[in-house]
Amino acid sequence: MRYSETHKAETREKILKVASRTLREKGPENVAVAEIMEAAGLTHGGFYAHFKSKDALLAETLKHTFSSARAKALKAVEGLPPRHALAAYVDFYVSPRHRDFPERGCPISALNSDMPRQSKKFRAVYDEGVKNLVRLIAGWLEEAGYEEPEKLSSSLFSAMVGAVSVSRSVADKELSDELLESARTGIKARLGLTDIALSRTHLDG
Amino acid sequence: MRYSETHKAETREKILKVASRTLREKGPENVAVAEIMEAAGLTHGGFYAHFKSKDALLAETLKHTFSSARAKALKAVEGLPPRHALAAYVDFYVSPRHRDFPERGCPISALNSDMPRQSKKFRAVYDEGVKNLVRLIAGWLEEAGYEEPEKLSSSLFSAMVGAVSVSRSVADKELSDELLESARTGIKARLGLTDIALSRTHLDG
DNA sequence: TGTACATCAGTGAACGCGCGTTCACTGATGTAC
DNA sequence: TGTACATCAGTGAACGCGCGTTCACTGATGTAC
Repeated sequence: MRYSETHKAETREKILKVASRTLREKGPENVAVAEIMEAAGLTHGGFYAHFKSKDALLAETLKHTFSSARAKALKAVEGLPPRHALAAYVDFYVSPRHRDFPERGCPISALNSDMPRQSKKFRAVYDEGVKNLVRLIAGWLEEAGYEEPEKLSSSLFSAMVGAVSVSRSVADKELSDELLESARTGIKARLGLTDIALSRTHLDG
Repeated sequence: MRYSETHKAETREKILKVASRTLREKGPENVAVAEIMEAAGLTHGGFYAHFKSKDALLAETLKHTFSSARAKALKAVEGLPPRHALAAYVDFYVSPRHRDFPERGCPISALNSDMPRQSKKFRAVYDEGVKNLVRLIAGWLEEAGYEEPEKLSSSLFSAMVGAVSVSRSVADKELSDELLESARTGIKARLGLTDIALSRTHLDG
């Protein structure tokens, strides 16, 4: 069967999209080629027409995931002045919604403890993503007039990732809520953003 | 071959000790029964005389790991007054040493993003460990006179775990150092502990 | 306009490998007589 | 004091299963003539 000119590219996109969810939900080691292909509506043998190995897929998938996560982050703070952007981003990131849907969330929170065991290529993509996110937050901090924005950004960023990862890691719902909420409040307090209320749009929708 | 009365218990301890390192280094899914048994100086078939399944081993191992991690934490702050204990603990936890030797460190930092995929039993042991650690830190905070020690403890704790996990997750040494150091400084600043210097004993030895 | 052939995304059987688990067996030592 | 037997931690071959990867094949469509 011959397909349209864009067909192969579309299939590739479909595979990446499916893999992106699975990657965040199950971790790199539990992304199974056959499962991804089935979810994309194909059989496993066809995989190697699109990617030269599972490792190549993982690296491509992570790139794809970082770029869509970045787009989501930018959308969450769109049009807001710096201090409000920061508050909105903290509320967006350290939220029950983000905790409860790892497959749609930040790959850093989803994969951090898997990373030391991954391939060089995969880790390089991840590092790039971390750097970009730290820079993005540092930019907002700088605009908002905080001192040492790069350092502050690193510190905030790891606290936010910790909040989401740890609250996901516990099975007890109450404990999880408490960890998440205390962290969110703590981070905002540290930035002096307690006056900026939680915008409901970031918790629902 | 018949062995001494304590022999079986000793073998069990040996298996747990070996598994504890591997668990933190490679994650629960990469603990291989045969590999653990070989590292303990035995063949894989004998495993089921000690544990009824791999899952049972993992749960026992995690218990074992939490109790030795707790002992290490207590030792790190032994004899120190509350504020100094807090400072020492942050320096102990958020340190290059802890980052560089996950197999000897806190299981929470080593396993957090693996947890959502684990068995109920394993997760219950983990939850217990998290609760105990949050309580331990809350106790120190309370003694040191901080307000809302439980909430503050949750918040600090997830920031510390985030600092270690994220700094381990990146491959770039410079980025990792910056993330770790900023987080450590940030956490101590938040507690007003900047006056308490880094005690060198916790970084070497 | 019609026919033979090339193309190539996708198919599905098969491979080798690692893993958790089972099980018949071993063999040194304690115990019953 | 000596002998037959029971015990049981540990051995190692074998199992079924899931996985990444390979490969001969399919078949609809474009192209050459």
